[in-house]
Amino acid sequence: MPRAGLTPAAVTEEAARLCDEQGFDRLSLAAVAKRFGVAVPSLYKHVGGLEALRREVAMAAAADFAQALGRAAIGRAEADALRAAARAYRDYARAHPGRYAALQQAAPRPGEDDEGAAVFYRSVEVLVPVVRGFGLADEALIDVIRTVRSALHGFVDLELSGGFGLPQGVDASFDVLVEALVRTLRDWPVSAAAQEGADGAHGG
Amino acid sequence: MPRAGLTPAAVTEEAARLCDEQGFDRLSLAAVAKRFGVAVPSLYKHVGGLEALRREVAMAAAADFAQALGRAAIGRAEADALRAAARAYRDYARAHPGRYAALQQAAPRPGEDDEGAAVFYRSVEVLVPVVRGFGLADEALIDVIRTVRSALHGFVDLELSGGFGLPQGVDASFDVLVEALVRTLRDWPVSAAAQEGADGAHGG
DNA sequence: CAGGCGGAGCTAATAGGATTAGCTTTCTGG
DNA sequence: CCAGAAAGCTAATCCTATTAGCTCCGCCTG
Repeated sequence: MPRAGLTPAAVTEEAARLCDEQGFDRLSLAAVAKRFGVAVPSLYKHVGGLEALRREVAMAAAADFAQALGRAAIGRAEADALRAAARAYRDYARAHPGRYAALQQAAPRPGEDDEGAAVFYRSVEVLVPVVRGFGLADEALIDVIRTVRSALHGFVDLELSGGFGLPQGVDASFDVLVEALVRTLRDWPVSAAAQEGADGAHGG
Repeated sequence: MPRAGLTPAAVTEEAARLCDEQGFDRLSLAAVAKRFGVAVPSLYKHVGGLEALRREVAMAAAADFAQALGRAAIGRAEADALRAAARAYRDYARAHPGRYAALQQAAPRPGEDDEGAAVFYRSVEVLVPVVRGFGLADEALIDVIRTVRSALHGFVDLELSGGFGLPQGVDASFDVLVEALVRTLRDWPVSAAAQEGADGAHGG
């Protein structure tokens, strides 16, 4: 029997494709092995197991995602940059729902998985210059980025999970949300009551 | 051997508790059976199986959640109502992370699960009067509710999944997000460009 | 109080997925 | 050509879900 030519990268890529088609929760070694026409234990020569494969998919997705966002925002500023990033965000999630879902669970549990954490944060840091472009105070940066991420992730997650009911008007709703974000960042209250608890914490 | 006194409601409740403690994805019949000190197949006398149990947990969670939100908003108006609802939303998710996660997957797949859909929507409709209180045009209602839901769900989901990194300053960030929502609804552009695509679709 | 019936919980058995151990075969470098 | 590393396989174990069919508890009736 000829070798199947598996590699860690090929296995991860195929797993990611499977996630996009069937959902991240349906990822299984059995399904991946079937796609390659190999026996399940063969995969262990290339990946550490199901959990490891999930992490691999998540890391690859984080890299892809960060790149897509970065490319979208390049050469744009302020509202245009935010609009482009938001569109890229949603487009990525819709084109790669399984990868996007994987990305979420790539969030670092404190104390472990430092390597994954680094990759994950890179996919978040892309938003920093975009938000900075609105000229906000540094103390507000983390809160604002968290707000932007919340809005985008929430919309995309609800959309993907069918939480919006019938899909009619979802594109328009997204435009509305993005424009609301633009106004929010433009009119940010530099020293409003909302800052009372801001302590410039880590993360974001 | 004395009977364990299982009932559908008791099994669902224990399953929900297990979800909150270990995560919705860790829910298994084996774990639930162990908690009751019964054999796994015994559970089938009370629930239809793992999938059915997940649905039961989701439905119960949806009802609880809707009630919590409704109670919070009662007797309040406009910004106060929104703040109270937002706080209740986050509080519920933090107190019952597994149930909240279950709720998300309760989103109705089109064409099936009509009963679940009804319960699910009830947990969304609670926001309608809250948003209405801001005096927005009816055409904008769906988009605005979707925006509010996106922001709240996104924040809560990122917080629960550890997506915010170290948990420092998360409370403050949530206040910032909620106040941004309040300003957004107050200053809503009644006939802005953002409405160009709004078509008054279903769902939300 | 005895009989009996419904149903709660059990054991046994099947199926599918993850994982480990250890074997075989296939490339590749010398 | 050949020797070894690595790729892929089979066998075996464990865990979970699910179905089938049994048993015996406990109430309800006569």
